[in-house]
Amino acid sequence: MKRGRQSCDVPDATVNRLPLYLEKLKLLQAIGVEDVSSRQLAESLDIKASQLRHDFHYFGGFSRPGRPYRVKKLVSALAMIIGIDEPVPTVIVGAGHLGQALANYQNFDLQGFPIRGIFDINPKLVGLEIRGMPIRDLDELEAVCAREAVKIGIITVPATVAQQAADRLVECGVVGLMNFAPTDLKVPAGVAVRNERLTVGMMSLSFKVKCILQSQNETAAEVESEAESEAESETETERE
Amino acid sequence: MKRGRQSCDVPDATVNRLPLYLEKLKLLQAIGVEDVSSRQLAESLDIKASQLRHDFHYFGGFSRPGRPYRVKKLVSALAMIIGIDEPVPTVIVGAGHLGQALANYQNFDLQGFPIRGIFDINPKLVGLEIRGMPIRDLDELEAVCAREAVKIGIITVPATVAQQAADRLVECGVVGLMNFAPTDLKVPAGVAVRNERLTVGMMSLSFKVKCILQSQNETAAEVESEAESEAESETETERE
DNA sequence: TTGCAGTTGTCAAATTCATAACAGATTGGG
DNA sequence: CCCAATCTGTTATGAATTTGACAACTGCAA
Repeated sequence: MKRGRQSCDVPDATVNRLPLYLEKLKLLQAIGVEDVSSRQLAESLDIKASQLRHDFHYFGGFSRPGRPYRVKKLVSALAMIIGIDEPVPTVIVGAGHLGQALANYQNFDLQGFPIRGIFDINPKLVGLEIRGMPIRDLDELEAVCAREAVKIGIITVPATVAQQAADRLVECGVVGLMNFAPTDLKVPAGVAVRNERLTVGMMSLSFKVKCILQSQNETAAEVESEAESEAESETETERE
Repeated sequence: MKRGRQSCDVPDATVNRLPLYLEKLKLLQAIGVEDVSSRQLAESLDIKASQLRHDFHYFGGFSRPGRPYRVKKLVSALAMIIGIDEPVPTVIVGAGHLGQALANYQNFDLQGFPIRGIFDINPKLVGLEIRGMPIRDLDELEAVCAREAVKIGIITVPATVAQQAADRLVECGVVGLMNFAPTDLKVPAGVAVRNERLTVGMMSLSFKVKCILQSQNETAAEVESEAESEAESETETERE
């Protein structure tokens, strides 16, 4: 009987939607909207209102029943649930093209993930500055992680050394790994990994693309060969 | 009665696993493995063998029953299903840090998505070369898409102009969009969109991180306060 | 030849997730 | 004051996905 770990035994599907809610709500907040109903919010995200309420129900008490949500309250509640009510110190291991691009991506900072360091072993890269932050030698990883209480590590090294990077980060006390290397990482219990495999996303997309092209060809052929027969008009739509 | 679109009415959950299968199989192929059983393959991907077989069952006929899969056959079958048995011409719109990083990412080429062009409107960027390929002015988009029969567009422009970029790509006949901008795109039916929102991934990860830290604190406190009472030993593991 | 160990394809059960339905709460207007 | 309209929290239903189970098949060894 798994003891109720408060607000942590929540389906992955729900967890993956929380950031979308927060993102949209911040947008509303920015343009001065104060109240929002589940229907409005859901519609703008292209999901059902019941699903949104169901998701929120895991955490409970975002609004007095009968009244719409207060954007401000909801934003701070979600931020707390997600764990970014205070900044989550983060480092990037691997200062190749992708690592540098991510270091430049100021949204990380804005969304609560300040980059406290970017590391590489390549002497040609070490010392270069990115947005005022120097690329450091990997040897300094431990010191920086300790000093800055780093919680999340972003791995942008080649696949061959990704596991080493992961091990080292774990050793430093990092408990979350965002892995861009095309390898599966082995980590001890108590460390969360999320793989962000770019080519995997491309392939899933490609499958949809192939299906669309096929059905286009099919209907095109049909129209050409037997220009009337059945009123085949339903254009099938494929969407993520 | 939706007509059997051959191998295209497959659950999203399955579609998202196909690339993982292919990736792992290519790896096996590279190290000379010829046969692989569903159990071996599933284990290495940390899923159940029955699920893998179930997934393959949508397409059928990958192996003579009773015999394990032939890696080579499976690789080419999956490549065809995913639609990368021949290269899928791709362009990148937006040559900022991320766009450049992606243009440099040679895995795209290797996995069947050759980059046929990278575009921007910033005159300071236009003309620069990335891996021997010049950054082009956005005005050339239409010409390149037509000439190269581009199928997929990768959007790495700021959120404010992402919709414009999408519209223009769709106009060019692109049927798949990989969107890195933090905005939802509106596209006509017959175009597939996949959003790759980096901060969203970070936030999902952060949720897990927060849960881990909480439970660590909890158990630490328990151990400290009532050093024996119940043998609370099950360390809950959180994984993607 | 026969039995055995290992394998897939297939179907059914179990679990998880998404949607709908509705009771109870709140406000504003007549 | 009371009713209608709007809204959330919560529970129930339905759909999708995962997992388990097993028959049929293969190659190998005795």
